[in-house]
Amino acid sequence: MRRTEQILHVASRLFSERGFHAVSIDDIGQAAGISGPALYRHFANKVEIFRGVCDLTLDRLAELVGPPAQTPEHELAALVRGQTQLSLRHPELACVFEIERALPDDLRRHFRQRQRNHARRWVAAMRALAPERSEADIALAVYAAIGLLISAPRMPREVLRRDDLDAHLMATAYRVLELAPTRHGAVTRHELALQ
Amino acid sequence: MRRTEQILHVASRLFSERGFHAVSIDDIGQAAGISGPALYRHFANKVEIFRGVCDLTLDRLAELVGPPAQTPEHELAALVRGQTQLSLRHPELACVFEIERALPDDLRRHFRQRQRNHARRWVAAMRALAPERSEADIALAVYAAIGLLISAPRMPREVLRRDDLDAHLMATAYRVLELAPTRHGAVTRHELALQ
DNA sequence: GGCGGATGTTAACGCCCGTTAACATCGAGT
DNA sequence: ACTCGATGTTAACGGGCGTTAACATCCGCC
Repeated sequence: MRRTEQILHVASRLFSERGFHAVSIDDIGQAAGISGPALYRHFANKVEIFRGVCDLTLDRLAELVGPPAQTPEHELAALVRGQTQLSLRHPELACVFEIERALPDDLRRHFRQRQRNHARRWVAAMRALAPERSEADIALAVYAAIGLLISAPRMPREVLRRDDLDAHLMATAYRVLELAPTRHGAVTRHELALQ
Repeated sequence: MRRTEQILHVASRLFSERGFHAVSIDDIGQAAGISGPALYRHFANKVEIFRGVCDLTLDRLAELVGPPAQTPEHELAALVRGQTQLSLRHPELACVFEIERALPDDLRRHFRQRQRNHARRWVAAMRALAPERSEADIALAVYAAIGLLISAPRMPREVLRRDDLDAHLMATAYRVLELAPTRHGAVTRHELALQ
């Protein structure tokens, strides 16, 4: 069991660095401290390893966001914070969102489906907070905010080296959503000063 | 010559759909109407085809943006518009920005270098428009805006199906930059109404 | 003490793919 | 008409990689 999780973690790092096809079974095995074919004791094949990484990513994201909150303000704040933390604290997982090309169709569908469900949480919160806006507007704003946050790990290193990075990104996401961060969200004093 | 350009176009489509390693030489050849090895009459090897696609993308982007403008307002408006049009009108080219994993180091450096130079145009315009902001703030805002626009081609199709999509995306990019779009930019009346 | 499942190892198979070789065609210029 | 470069074709090579087979080791359990 521990071995299985360890494999997923090293695989996520390798996949995020080089992409799916450029990482070999032997690479993953070596990074996990065993030899290539030993992986087949834990996963049926290479694609299943990638599926494990996808699920790990979305599980971690759900964990960072937490359960549905009491109010739309809290809910949206948790979503923005969780997505930001996934990008900043687990960039190797966040990068999975950009790799899902060139995979078997069923795995693509599985992954996309989970992504859609996650986006629905955003849309529901936004709908409650801005009922006057159209569904199309809200969906575009949500995907734009998520896309922005997911792009963070690929920014040049020097841009990311600052202590208030997470607060800054969260404030930017709120601007994309055309909402001011509320006092319910985990927004810092500095972040509010940016408004 | 025409053949060479045609190869680059079909290759960009295939690469954007499946990623570099999942596209074979024979795939590209077949899509171009010739057989695999015939590609070697036009390119030294597979990586050189990808380099051609990268250059094509950045050339097209530079062409969409146009030459340096007279004022920072015009310059930034051209940059925002060009980046938006690249994503919406040439998504297969825009996707190249997200593929550049798992390539020889020299090609990565070449591509990153050109990207940095492009970002410098944004930073210079921003610096002139908001001299009170720090370099770090400006750089983060620029990469966030570009990241958002580049993420557009990956959004679900139904989100992208709307006639005012480009204006909406441009307005969102301006919000990321913490600037109101000016009358110099190619912003529509509807876009301004969103402010 | 021996049995069996979990978990490794190495060797080998088979396929795919990038690349090269050897050969055809065709059209422009002398 | 002949040449020659440009541009194709098909066949073959060689390496890498996913996967499987065959075999070792260790460890809990009757």
